[in-house]
Amino acid sequence: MQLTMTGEYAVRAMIHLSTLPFGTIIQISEVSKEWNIPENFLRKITAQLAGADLITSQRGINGGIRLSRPPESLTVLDVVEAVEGKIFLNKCLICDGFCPRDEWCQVHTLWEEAQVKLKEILSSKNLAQLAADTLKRRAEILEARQQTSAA
Amino acid sequence: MQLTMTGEYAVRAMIHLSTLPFGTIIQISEVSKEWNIPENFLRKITAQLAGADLITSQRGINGGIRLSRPPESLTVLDVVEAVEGKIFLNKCLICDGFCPRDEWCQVHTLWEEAQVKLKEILSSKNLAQLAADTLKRRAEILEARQQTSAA
DNA sequence: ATAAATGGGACAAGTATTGTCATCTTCGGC
DNA sequence: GCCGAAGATGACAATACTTGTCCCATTTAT
Repeated sequence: MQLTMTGEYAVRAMIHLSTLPFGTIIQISEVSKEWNIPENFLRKITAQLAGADLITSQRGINGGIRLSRPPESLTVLDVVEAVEGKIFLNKCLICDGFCPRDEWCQVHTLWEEAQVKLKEILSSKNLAQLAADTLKRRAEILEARQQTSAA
Repeated sequence: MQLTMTGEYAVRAMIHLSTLPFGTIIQISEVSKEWNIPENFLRKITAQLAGADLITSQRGINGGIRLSRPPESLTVLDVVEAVEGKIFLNKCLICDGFCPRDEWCQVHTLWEEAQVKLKEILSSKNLAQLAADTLKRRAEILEARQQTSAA
């Protein structure tokens, strides 16, 4: 019941891309260094993100990766599901007949409700907002630190 | 990002106990048969549930398990957390410094919101309600079947 | 004592996670 | 056309987790 490192790294990388002007190409090695992500592992993940067409990759010299769509149209849910597959909180939500009683079991209904809400929240903010908010918050914190050190 | 079989089995067993009059003792082997749960595996799970004091077990002849508290005061969240540990959707919610930027990262905030809501829903109905609703729904379905077969 | 019930530890097969590494493919520039 | 830089891909591996199984210990009513 937890996000994997793959998902975590994918979100980090996508947030990074979302802070850049749309269309900017950046190299995987740079993202890797900046966010402490094992480079070869990140390559696997970016390949998945490219497969889901969240990013576009370009080989060769001066190549790299960039967002396929503007970050305003992307959410954390998109990113997580791109690398981890669709979210199913409970197995009985995936396959019929998993639980011998799923026809009438009301726990099933509860899990479904929880799943809907989870997805709703994970897609309630787009990556552009998240990236902007994060940059803003960071600036605030850094400024507060400078003031205290100056005082 | 999914409930384990352990959690699934635990919920099944607890729902079963919640359908019985409070205080009823039932044997693990019975629950196992009724819900298609491997008996020895279920023993491990019930031991955990007993450790969390959700159920009380009694050894020896005529022994078995029973709810420690009335099902009105228990939720699916209680059961899941008893056997799987506290729910943390994202690792950065567990330990400080997991993510190099968790101080200002707004994705962190989003995961936190999602986690709160998930827990809220999983504890929005108590086991007594869920058990009663399930029995009712089951009766409805069975009745509907009898009517169609009679017609 | 004995039979019936849970508890607990050792073990094991299978799968998922989290990588690493070597090699291949693609591309721009000379 | 060649070279070097970049991502793509597949094989491999260490580790942990999941999902059990099995055996024996412990408890308890009779």
